Amino acid sequence: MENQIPDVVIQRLPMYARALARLAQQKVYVVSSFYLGEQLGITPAQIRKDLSYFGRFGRQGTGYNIEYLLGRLRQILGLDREWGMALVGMGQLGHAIVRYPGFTNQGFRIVAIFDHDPRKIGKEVAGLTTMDVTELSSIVKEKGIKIGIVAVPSAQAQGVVDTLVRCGIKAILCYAPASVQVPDGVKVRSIDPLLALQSMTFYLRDDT
Amino acid sequence: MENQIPDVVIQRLPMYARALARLAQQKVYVVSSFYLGEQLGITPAQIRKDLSYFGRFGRQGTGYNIEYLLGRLRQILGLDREWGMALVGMGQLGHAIVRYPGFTNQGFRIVAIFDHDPRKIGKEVAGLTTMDVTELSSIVKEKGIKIGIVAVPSAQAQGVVDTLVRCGIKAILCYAPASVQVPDGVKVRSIDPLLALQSMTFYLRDDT
DNA sequence: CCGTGTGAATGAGTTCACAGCC
DNA sequence: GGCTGTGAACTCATTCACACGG
Repeated sequence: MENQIPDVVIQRLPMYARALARLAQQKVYVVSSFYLGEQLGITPAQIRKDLSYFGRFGRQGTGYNIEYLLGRLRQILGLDREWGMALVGMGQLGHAIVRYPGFTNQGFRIVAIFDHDPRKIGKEVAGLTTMDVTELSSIVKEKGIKIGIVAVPSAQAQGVVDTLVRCGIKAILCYAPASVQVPDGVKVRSIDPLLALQSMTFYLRDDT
Repeated sequence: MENQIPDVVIQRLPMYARALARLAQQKVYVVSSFYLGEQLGITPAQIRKDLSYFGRFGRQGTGYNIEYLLGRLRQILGLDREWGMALVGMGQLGHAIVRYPGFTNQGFRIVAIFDHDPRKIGKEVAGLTTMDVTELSSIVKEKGIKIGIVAVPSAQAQGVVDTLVRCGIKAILCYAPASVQVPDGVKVRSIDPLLALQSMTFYLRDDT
């Protein structure tokens, strides 16, 4: 019964994995927490502490073996398998997301797409046929989908999220500019460029 | 000005503003920290404390006047003006971003687009002509651009960020899946759906 | 010596709880 | 009675600093 690991720590692990993968590609075999921290703008102590939640991966006086640490991180994060995802909302944004090539080669694959607009249902996009959201539940079960992507207008976002949750989805990536509530045990991460901009302007407002 | 306000607080203000705008649209005139918190999944105490960094906006026994509070928040965040933005990187992603309609009606407008590929320079997209990144500095000055958007492959992200910083840009929205370093006084927010997914799978990995 | 792993110390952020006002 | 504003208490996260192993 390991005690709860902070979510901030979990959110940093993929950054470590990414940096390690980049180093591995450059044929670097060993890295210290100092060097890794420099790459990521994170203190070495932070990195060592984070990793210590999961075990001892380093070697004193040397650092971390990149291939080994990367492998362990991928295992910890569950990146050593394929994840099927359901995308809901086939507007402009939905189209851009299905076509986005950045997911697939990383083990994340959109395997079903949904909309509730009859004019969109049946349309083929990127080799997938748009289905009615009413079929979500059965398709999620059939295809073993564990992740949902929400790309509907914000007014419908909460409803779609609720539906996904009812289907047993425990991880949701939300592109709608809306704050959605989920029960305990379900994770939502939001992609919200507008919020990001609106919070940065605070720091600009007194500039020339 | 006042004592340093935590960045987490600043990041929540736009959420408040968004929720308030929605309520205003529904012809609600007053809201309590309790109700607002419920909408956003934030505790009432948090909201009151956050707002207290900036002044006293509420009325005891009543709550907050929505129009007034929204106005003040917009002022505090600098949302009461137009912000011109420069987008660098006119690949797939860059195209999707210029066409994204979610920025413009919120006071954020892409006013110049750049690439360094000669085949792309000169191409018109969404009414703008793609320019060479070498012209970045002069255009930024000429158009009073204060915000940069990075949509280049991750290998080039740091270089582009450095260039933007050299042009005096103090706020950068980065779509590249890379961690970029900036000097003090410059803010970067990253849009990174892959990191979001990779951190959620941690919680899924033991599921059926 | 160099760099990890980790309890202990510090610091940051959140929640409590209540005085004060409507 | 209801709800804000806010110091104080507390919780959570980061950093320190050092023992230990290579």
